[in-house]
Amino acid sequence: MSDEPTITTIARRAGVSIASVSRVLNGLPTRAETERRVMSVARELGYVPNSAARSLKSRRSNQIGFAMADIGNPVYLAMVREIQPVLKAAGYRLVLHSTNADVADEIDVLRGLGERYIDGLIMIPLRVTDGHLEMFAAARAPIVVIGSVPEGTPVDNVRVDSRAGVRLAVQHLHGLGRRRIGFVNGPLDTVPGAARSAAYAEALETLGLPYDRDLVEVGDFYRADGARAAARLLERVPDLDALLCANDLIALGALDVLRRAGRRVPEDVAVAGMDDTDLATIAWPPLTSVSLGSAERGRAAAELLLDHLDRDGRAPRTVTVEPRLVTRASTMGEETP
Amino acid sequence: MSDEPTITTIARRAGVSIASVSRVLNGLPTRAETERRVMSVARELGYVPNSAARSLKSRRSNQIGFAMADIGNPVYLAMVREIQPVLKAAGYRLVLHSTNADVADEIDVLRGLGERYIDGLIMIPLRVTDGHLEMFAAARAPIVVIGSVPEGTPVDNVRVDSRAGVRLAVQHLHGLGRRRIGFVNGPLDTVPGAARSAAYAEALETLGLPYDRDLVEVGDFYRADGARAAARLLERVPDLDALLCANDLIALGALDVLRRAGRRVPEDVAVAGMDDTDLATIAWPPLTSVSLGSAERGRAAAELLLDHLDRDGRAPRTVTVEPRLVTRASTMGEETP
DNA sequence: CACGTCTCTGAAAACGTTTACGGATGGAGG
DNA sequence: CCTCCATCCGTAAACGTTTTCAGAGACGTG
Repeated sequence: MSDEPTITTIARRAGVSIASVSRVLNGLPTRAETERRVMSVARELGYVPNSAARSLKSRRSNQIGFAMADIGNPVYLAMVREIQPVLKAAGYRLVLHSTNADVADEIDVLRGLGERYIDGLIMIPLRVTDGHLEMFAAARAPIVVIGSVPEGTPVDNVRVDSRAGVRLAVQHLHGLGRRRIGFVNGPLDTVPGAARSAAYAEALETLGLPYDRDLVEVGDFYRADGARAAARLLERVPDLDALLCANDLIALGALDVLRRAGRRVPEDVAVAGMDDTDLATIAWPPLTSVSLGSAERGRAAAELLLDHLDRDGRAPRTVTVEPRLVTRASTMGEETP
Repeated sequence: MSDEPTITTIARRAGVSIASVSRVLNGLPTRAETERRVMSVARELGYVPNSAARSLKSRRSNQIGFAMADIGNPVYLAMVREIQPVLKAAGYRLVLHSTNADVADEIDVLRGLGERYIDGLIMIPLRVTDGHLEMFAAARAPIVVIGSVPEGTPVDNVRVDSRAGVRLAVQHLHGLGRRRIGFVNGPLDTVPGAARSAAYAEALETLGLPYDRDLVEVGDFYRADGARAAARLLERVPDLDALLCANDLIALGALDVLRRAGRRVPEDVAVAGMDDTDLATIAWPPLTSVSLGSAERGRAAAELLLDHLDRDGRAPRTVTVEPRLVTRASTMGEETP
């Protein structure tokens, strides 16, 4: 009585079988009188179906996992904001996993797919190891990877041509007359770090600029790391006139350092970030940034996943998002009020 | 065979009963030989326990829900960042609910407690209705509410003396010689909106300043609303010399407006926000803000919940966090580099 | 009146675990 | 050699659903 009511309780009180209760609650055709009785008892008892029992039987949890390195990074945040409503509208709950870019942690999440507590997973691995690939291949539930993944990996994939993104930024800086374009990157053993590193070299070459390894610094993808890396770079190459940062957080760190060093942005040093997060419009000066369509990627990932859940065993699909340069005062001084 | 392996599969292959398999997998005492056989088969098959079955039997889901208005707001984000690792360390997963401050949505989440897909819930309701209170009273699982809740509500509670917070800010502005202190608040029918409104009036009175309703504007808790509200205020009261904003997002909007209007911050208008989010250090000028200890509140909420899960039926507890004023350049010009 | 058809319902099995209970085995102690 | 106890294990029930199957009645038709 004081225990949580189950369909058995209801059945007894309504004088019907549990099968009938289940049918009524699931909207299957039932005699009006039976339906009335069941519904009235159910309401009276405040009945709520037990999700574990339901999941066990139906083999669906109505939950979707989202695994990223750190929810504090605004890029991931922008994605969550898009993913959440899409899933919610489709009747799924969102289970969050913050992995600190730890490979073992990510593998754990993938193993979790076997527990069937989620029906599908959206994941943003910073590094894709053999372990990842094995789990992808063995996975029994749909996975969407945001970020690049080797050709032929059996998962849905949402990617962005970050190479093109870097090119846009370098061309823009070059077009402003900058010739000593520094680059503050994230770790080279990460997928985006590696891609951006290659793209930077390539973009310089396309423009006929020499590749000077002194102009490149590597830190982590956070503001404090960006600040430290920018400081090192600035000390080593005092005649720097532009700085491309591998994400907005790094760029914020760089802005701090430049300000403290008394360099004017953009007059002395033009600064561009990547990801075009909300922070870009909050920073001072407002930050030119390469939009990698995070919101778009989040939405696409959610939609891919739902589609895959609808059509079981569908072939993997890839969605590619186009980068776009959003110029602001940190490179185009004239925009400054 | 190609189906997901269960303990039955393992039992058959290892020539033991499912009970033995379960015992081995749960680390209960077993003969070494049995243990060896079971483990080897389990590993070979890549066995992963089914969480629905486990939950059904054990009546625990190992999931915790977190419900807030909008994950995009950095205050909630700061909390998630603290909550997630605490829960993870204790073996719980985090289920995220974004309710858009919609009352029906929040009630739905509370009803969800009955589904038992979460073992407990951390919630930040912007408005606390009778519906909330009913569900709190009826809830079968521990709930922690971050924010104020009427005396005697049977839930754990983490609160902050926002009244004291507002007072700190107003006193600070007054101490800087400001006498026309505007206030941009959020909706008055929300718990924080109402509290801050009362606190503002009270603080003025304490300081012997007159309460001028022209100095108060109400918008929503977002940047754009903050900008609009600040613009209205500025037009109505051109001789404004300070602006207190009910959260950092509003303050960012206000900074935008002031800049566009050519008012210098802090020389012409000193600006203070509340929440002391990361944005405060990114804004220009860096924003003085009242820290309401979001990280601390998040951690406290997670710990309260875990404690309650450990000790079933424990009496509700309340944790109160002290606000703290963090001064930056938006009020203290001299700090500007 | 017998039959078929249709609608509604109940009994029971199944989903994959955990766990109470008791049976079997083996060794120690008398 | 018997008894007793400890140790390990298997049987079976239980958790709360969904769903299959077949039975019961009602009703129309030949």
